[in-house]
Amino acid sequence: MTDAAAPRLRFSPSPTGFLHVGGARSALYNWLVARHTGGTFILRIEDTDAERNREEWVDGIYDSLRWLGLDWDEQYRQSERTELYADAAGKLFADGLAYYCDCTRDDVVARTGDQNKGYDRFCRDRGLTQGPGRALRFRVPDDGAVVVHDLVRGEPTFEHSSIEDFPLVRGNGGALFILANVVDDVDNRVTHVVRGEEHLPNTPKYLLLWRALGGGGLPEPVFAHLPVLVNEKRRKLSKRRPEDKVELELYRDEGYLPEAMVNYLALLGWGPGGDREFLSMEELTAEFRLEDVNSSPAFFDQKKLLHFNQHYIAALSPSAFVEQSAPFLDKAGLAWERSVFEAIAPLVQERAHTLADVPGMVDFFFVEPPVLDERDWEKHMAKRADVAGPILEDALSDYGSCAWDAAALHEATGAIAERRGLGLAKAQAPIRVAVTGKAVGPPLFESLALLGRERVLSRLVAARARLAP
RNA sequence: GCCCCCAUCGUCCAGUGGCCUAGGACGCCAGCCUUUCAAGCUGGUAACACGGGUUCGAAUCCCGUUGGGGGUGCCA
Repeated sequence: MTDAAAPRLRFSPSPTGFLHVGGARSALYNWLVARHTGGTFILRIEDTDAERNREEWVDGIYDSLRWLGLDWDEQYRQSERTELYADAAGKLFADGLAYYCDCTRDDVVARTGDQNKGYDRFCRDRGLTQGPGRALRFRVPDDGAVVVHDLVRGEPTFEHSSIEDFPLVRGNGGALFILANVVDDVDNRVTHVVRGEEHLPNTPKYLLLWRALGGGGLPEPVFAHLPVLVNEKRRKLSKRRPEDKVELELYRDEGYLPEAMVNYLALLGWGPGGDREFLSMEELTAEFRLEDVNSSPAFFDQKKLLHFNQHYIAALSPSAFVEQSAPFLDKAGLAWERSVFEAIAPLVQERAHTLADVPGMVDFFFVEPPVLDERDWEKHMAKRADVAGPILEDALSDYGSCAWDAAALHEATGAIAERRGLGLAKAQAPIRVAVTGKAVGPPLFESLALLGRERVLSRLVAARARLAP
């Protein structure tokens, strides 16, 4: 199905945590290009650092990717490919392109007197052979420069003299990121390397290594270094700052829709041109181009994400809304009835910004007595007992005899308001607090109608008793 | 310090030499609607970092300055 000329892209997360929103954005862009071009999307788990990887993170990455709707065509795990890296390392050493080194970090710093200076090439010509505690380093050519061909950044150029003899293999024999990454890209015949800008400084090393390895006789991949995602302080989003909220599954658990997340993420560093903002996965796939990606950092704005989410929730079909809300109602511990929720759902759907908002809007249907918000009680009942009391009395008697549907209740309440010289907005407040426990919620009369006369009256009685014991 | 990247409203995106007295969206403010809260509608707020060039003409091209960011691990 995919011919030799078709693009091959990979998303290669390291399972040192759950999927990061920045990682999700990279995955999305890779996927979009692959699907747009009829190419191949590869998922490669880069778990070469055994001490920092955990199996649950790997599963978390699979789950998050599937949640977003990003399916992959091929899958690899670096921990299962260690011979490949060992072979490459052996070849590099045999060819004199790399050398063994037994310097520790402290040794180097002691010699250079500078934490940030990099390796001083001390072992370059010591003729060390492979052995415990000896790392393999790449011998960077003294003269020349590497030019990176980057679809979003042009052609950043790095002088060889500014690149240290970087390590490829640890003293314990394990391959480092750069080695495994390049060996796999060659082996996987990757044509486009699309990743975060933080990898740009690695790219000259990547290219040097790629060429040293012969690149499998294939053309060099073309790069696209995406702008970093930053927080309000313009710092790269970090897993170490909880307020950055970078873990994708946090959003899933808080009731964000994957289509909202995908749409929002796509717009961080790219725009379809013109004034459109809401795009389906199909439209994104058709219109996305790496050449149009911006090069400046993008602020991950949770407020705007929320707006997208509200839009997508409102766009759900009524039944889909019920379906998607169900897990959130369950999680809130509500003994909810489907028929009741279905009846009120449309009025809740247009108010919810996340699915996690839903339980709090409908809990009064399923909890007896309703959970009372003390502040709302204070404000609308206790402090205004002189008006709340009579309204409750009126409601108790009028609701006892009027027809039981939203229109009749509306009318009856309007009559009470008029009788007490109040606007409907003011008059309904005590009734709402008495019946739902809160001052805000879905439209009152529909709610009352659905709740039934008996439960409404008993709640009014309870409120009256609490107001004037 | 060194290497590299970046620079349009507070934020995201549009703009690729004249259509720009710079457009859309989020946010914020105001009004309308309204049974609460939302939603919706209408209007408002607010930007081409600075300085030099190039050009008949620059937000758009070039150089510099300033500012911001990323990297600088035997992490990825």
